[in-house]
Amino acid sequence: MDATPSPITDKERAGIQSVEVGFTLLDVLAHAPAPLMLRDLAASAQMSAAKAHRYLVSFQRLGLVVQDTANTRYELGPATLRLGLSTLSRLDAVKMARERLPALMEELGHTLALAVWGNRGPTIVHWQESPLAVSVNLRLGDVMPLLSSATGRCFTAFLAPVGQLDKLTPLLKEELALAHKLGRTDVPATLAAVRSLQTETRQQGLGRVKNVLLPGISGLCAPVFDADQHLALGVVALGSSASFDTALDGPLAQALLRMSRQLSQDLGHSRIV
Amino acid sequence: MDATPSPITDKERAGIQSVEVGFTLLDVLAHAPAPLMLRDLAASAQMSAAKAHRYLVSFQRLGLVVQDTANTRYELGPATLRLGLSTLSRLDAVKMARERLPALMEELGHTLALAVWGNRGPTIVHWQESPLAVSVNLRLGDVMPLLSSATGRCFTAFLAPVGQLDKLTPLLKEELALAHKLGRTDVPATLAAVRSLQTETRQQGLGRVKNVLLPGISGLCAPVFDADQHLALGVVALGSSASFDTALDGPLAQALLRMSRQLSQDLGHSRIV
DNA sequence: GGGCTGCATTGCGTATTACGCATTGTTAAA
DNA sequence: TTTAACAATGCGTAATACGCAATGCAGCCC
Repeated sequence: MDATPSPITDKERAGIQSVEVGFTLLDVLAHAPAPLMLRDLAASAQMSAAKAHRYLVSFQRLGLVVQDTANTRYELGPATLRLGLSTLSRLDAVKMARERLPALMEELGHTLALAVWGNRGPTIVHWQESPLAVSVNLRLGDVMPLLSSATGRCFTAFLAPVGQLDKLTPLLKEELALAHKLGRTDVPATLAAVRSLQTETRQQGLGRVKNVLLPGISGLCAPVFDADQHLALGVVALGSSASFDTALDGPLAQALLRMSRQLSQDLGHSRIV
Repeated sequence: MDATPSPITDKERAGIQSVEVGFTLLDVLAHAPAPLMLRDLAASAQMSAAKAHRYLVSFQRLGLVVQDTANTRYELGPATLRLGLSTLSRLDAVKMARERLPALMEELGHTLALAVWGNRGPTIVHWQESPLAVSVNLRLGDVMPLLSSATGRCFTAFLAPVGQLDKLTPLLKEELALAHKLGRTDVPATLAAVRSLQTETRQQGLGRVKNVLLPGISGLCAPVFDADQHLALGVVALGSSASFDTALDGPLAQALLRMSRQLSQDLGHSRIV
């Protein structure tokens, strides 16, 4: 029933067309910055409102989509979260890192976190708060800015050169525009300055920030690579600038790097592709 | 499509059957401890292998499912992660709870509130007053005492065992000193008594108070946990002791627990690793 | 208030699609 | 090589998803 004549004659294995059609709606919702009206959602997915509506009815039954009761806008629902967390818990890198964080926290006395690349940038997926540390107002699921956070700088510098870069550039431009508007001087203002920050970060081996994103807070983020040499996750440490040693050759940075390198190595060995 | 008259079930709005059928496969995969063979996957989803295979072909095209190249077993794919992280980043426990309070208030007929952990203890962040109930002199932003309020007892008992506890202890000592000075007999007087109250509260599953903080007023507070197993917020109900049923197996306590458990699940707490 | 506008939602008939069955392909053991 | 267990795929038909147009349903302006 797809009115679109498919000219490309890929030898297609028999699937279920409705499933693939419906997914475009979920995909649109995942990339939308806010809940969408049926009209816009259907348009973005290139289908009629009537058609989209039927899919959304089913998605709502499944909890994949929820509809704001007041203004009838659609957004992703709790079932997507459960699917995602189920996948996340099976990811070798995250699972492995999660197991090792408590010991590292004990050793360092600072709050630690894990971040992976999500739709809108580096996303905090695990949070290990130190009892000794000042509490930082960050939550699971928060997306970190690319230029003003240690985590963001780490991902900006170490994201694999191919494939992922195209996701990075538009986000970078967005942030540059915002920083310019706010007149910030502590983050790069041009793409050239970003390149230079990337180079610096790569030389350092980790992302670093002091009183930039949050006043009085410093952070470090070390990259972990998987067997394909892609950035799998970032190991983050943060704390009060007063007690947080950001020196590259200091015990904190060295411990983080030790952990991230060991993880990278273990991921490379464990996964034979 | 036959329109079988189902009496109480959701009125059958027209949806897309294939979408709902296919989702059972994703759901099975999400709950499976390891990658599954087509045969078992199909059996768990109660469909023929041929049927399941067609769905899985489409799911693979979308990245929702990946197939182990070696042994052809199926598991959830990266697209589920992207959907989940997108939802996670938008997630706001308070927002979600707030939307569901009106219906619960309607059902119970008592005043409800939401509390989160603030700098000085459990803080009321939302207030939903019942038109039927006596008015209680509490306002948005009020910090509830740890030992003499249902909310406080809930947070005292359920704050995550690590990390948060050290914020709790000084506040507890403060309150103990105050209670001692006032010669109160209805709250714990020693740290040992506090431990015992914590244990009792954990066994009950919610914080409970009868004429303690305010004379003639009873309260219950059920804990909501986020994906990282941390206490995200407390759902509070309170009312005149004359009409407020504090029985643990009563409809009020059960309704509160049902709400808090559902919220925890929707926040991603469901995954048992 | 009454008509208007912009959406969301829902019948209806038909062309398309998904299902069951049986067959063929593929990998691993005997 | 044979055997076996499972995965993948044609085929015909019954079931379903699609487009269209009608109906709800708010908010808004005159």
